[in-house]
Amino acid sequence: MASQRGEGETTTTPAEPADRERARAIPEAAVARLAVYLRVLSGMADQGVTAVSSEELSQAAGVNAAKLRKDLSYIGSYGTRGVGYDVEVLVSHIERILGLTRNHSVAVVGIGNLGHALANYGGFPGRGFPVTALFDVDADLVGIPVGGIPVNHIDDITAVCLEREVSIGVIATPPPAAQSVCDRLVSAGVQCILNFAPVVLQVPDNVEVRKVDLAVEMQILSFHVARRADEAASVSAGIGPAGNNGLGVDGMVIRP
Amino acid sequence: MASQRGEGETTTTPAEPADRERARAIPEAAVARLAVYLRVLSGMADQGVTAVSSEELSQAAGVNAAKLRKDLSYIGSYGTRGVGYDVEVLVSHIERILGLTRNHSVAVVGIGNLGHALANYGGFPGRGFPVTALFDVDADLVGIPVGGIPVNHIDDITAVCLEREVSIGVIATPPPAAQSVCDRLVSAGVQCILNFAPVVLQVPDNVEVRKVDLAVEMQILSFHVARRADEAASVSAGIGPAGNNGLGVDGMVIRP
DNA sequence: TCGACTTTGTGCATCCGTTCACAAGCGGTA
DNA sequence: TACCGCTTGTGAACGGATGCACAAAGTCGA
Repeated sequence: MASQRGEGETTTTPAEPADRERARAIPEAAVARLAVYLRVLSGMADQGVTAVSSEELSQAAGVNAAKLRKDLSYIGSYGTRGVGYDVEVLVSHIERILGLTRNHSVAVVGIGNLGHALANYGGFPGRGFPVTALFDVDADLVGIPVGGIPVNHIDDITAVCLEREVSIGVIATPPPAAQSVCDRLVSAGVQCILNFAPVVLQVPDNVEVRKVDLAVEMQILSFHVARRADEAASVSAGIGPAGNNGLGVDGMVIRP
Repeated sequence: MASQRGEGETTTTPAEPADRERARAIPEAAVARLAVYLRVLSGMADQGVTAVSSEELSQAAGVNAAKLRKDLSYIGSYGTRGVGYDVEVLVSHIERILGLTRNHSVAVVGIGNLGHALANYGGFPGRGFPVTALFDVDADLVGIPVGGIPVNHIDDITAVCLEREVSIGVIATPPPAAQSVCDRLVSAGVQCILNFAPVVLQVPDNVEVRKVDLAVEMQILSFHVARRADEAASVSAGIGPAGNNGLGVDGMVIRP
């Protein structure tokens, strides 16, 4: 019965007691940005950069400098006034807060086009997320290794997930199967789900779902295309505001 | 030079004049939800449902009923008090606002694992987004059809995008190539970009970028795993609040 | 040792989005 | 026709996130 993860909290890093209340207080939007900062910082570290100011980092991450400092302040005060931040220090603290000091075993369900792509990443981008199990309904796929991992039958989800202590389930199935797969993952003790299926999943309160919805993304872009067209029409009709939208097609203006 | 899309605004639907100001006022979050409502409504229509109340629709979409009504109010008043909404009517109005009454030609750049998956969708989920061009740097791939469309060399982006009036560019390249590809798309007149590369793109003001970042999604989930572990530790130590988090592993509790 | 300069961390005002609560409006019924 | 119950649409309160501006705090050079 090795499913209740993180029971003993010996997580390599000292784990200061204040972290608990801190972690609970960090707004979700800030968490997402912290992940971005982490990537930028890692890149800097790889290039030998050892120190960085909030100004530099914020530009590289594409956010406001004040917002960046506020985000960092959620996890503690690790900067030096008049100097900036030590890249290594910041990286390790963000990793700690994001829970990246331990590995998170990932299961991918649905080995179609997308499932293949995900499995072949072999450990998700930005290590620490080893894919340890693959599932599909198709009996012909079972046993065949994809990205080095053999595909299991979907009926074995519970057993396999418990055995391999899967923390994160990725749903890459067709829409009709998604809710059923989700239910099975939940009953296997998986509390975090990344859902690629265009379906609104119903889950218990203690399960965290994040969805990646290509159709929605495309439609948001479509909305902006339409809005642009409308604005252009308004402007050319002399209705619109004196906006500074230079709609030049040939311009390759890159913002500094 | 047929690049300035939507010049004449004969968009099949009457296109009420008030729409312009409306579209500009709709918050982005609401736009994303409208896309979700649209999908749910389409599903209902397929099942022969003709009318729906805000309560029903909001449950199916997993949002607050009041929020749903406010979202719908952004696009106009198309409900009937005491009755609800006509499914067909709502579908057509949401489609109109989202600009789905016309097709949006899509180009996918980077035909690796993900690019393959995207190309093979053959017209993105939820029609209206035909993939009309594929690009890659690899000369070995050029000419080979993927999902029925031959791959072009990346150097031909500008010409091909202009010719096929691409409105939306999808970047599925490795990180180092992303910015360069983005620049080329922009100079080809593409104003909407969906970016799968874990890179912060720099673009001019008139270009809309949406990013899908798997690493960030995973790390947000990781954060929640860590937070859970901390909370569990606090609770078992008698520190935490009397939260109702029944961490039962066997429970398959589906919220109504 | 002292002062000038740089950059962090944060209180505060502002803005945007969510939620509540209720009046307005519509269909059905007597 | 007049009433009743139901559901929409929205004004207003609320809460959370964003951006500003500045004090606190450190480094560097004289």
